[in-house]
Amino acid sequence: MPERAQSVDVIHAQLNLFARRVRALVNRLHPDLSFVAYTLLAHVHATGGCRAIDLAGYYLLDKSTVSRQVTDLERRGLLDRVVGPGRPTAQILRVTPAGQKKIEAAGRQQRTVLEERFADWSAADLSAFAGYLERFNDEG
Amino acid sequence: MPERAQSVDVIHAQLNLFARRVRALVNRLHPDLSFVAYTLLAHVHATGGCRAIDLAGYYLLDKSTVSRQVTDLERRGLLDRVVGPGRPTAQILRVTPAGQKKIEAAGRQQRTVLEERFADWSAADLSAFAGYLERFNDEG
DNA sequence: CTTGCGTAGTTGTATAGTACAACTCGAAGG
DNA sequence: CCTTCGAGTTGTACTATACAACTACGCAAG
Repeated sequence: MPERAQSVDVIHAQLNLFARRVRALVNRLHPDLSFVAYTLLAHVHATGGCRAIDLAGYYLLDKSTVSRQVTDLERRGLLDRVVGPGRPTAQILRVTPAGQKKIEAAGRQQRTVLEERFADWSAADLSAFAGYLERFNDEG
Repeated sequence: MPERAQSVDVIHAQLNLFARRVRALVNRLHPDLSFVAYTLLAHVHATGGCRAIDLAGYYLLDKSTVSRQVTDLERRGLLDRVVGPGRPTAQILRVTPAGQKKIEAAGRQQRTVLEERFADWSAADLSAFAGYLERFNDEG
């Protein structure tokens, strides 16, 4: 088996484990804001406001799933909707101040866990790993 | 913000996206063998036989969850159980020939998708990325 | 205008994955 | 013997999710 194929194989195996563990880990970390809810909220935050359908596209989710998640986040006061200027049928989602606090707290917590985990990695390795992850995701 | 913290930040953001997408991708890939079922089966295969509780530990799942998944895999003929010699209360799980076929087919399919995705990566980058993933997972 | 299409979103319904707690079953040791 | 322990199963409930059917609104073609 050529070298490339071997690497792909390892990546394949590790991805499965990885995806499972990250999800489980994050859900344990802050039970009041689920993995999914957090990621959606964080994306709205990162984009500075987007539509529900953008979230669906980004995370490969059905729009109904996003609709329910957003409804829940709004009900909890972490998100609000404004009618987009010019595009009346499109609601622009925005993170509320309460939502920002929540994101920051959850993010801090998660980063703390990650920092521990990476304690013995060199700065160069860390930055390389981050680069590879970005590259992989961007190409998707 | 120091360089390390920045990298951790990027990794943190990418991990969320990554975990979500991989799961969605894999589930679409072979609807007859779910992401979870596949990973459990693959682990039993990789270890050459293990107990249900080992799976739970490895994937951070509750034993009840594993119990149901295993029951389902057994019902479908992909897995069987043998009573462990000496430890009567422990069932050793083993992949059946049919299960092996399934794993291989699903694995082939997933690798094909991954190979496409990595088409423009150099062998060195691929191998480095694989190494980082392994390292990250091993430390968990 | 008005009809019909397209986009964004919601709701009905069904299913998988998961956790937690209560239980069973058999071993091993005092 | 009785207790405790480890592995597993079952009851129950909840979350995330998909798919399909529906609503609401604007826009363009007639």
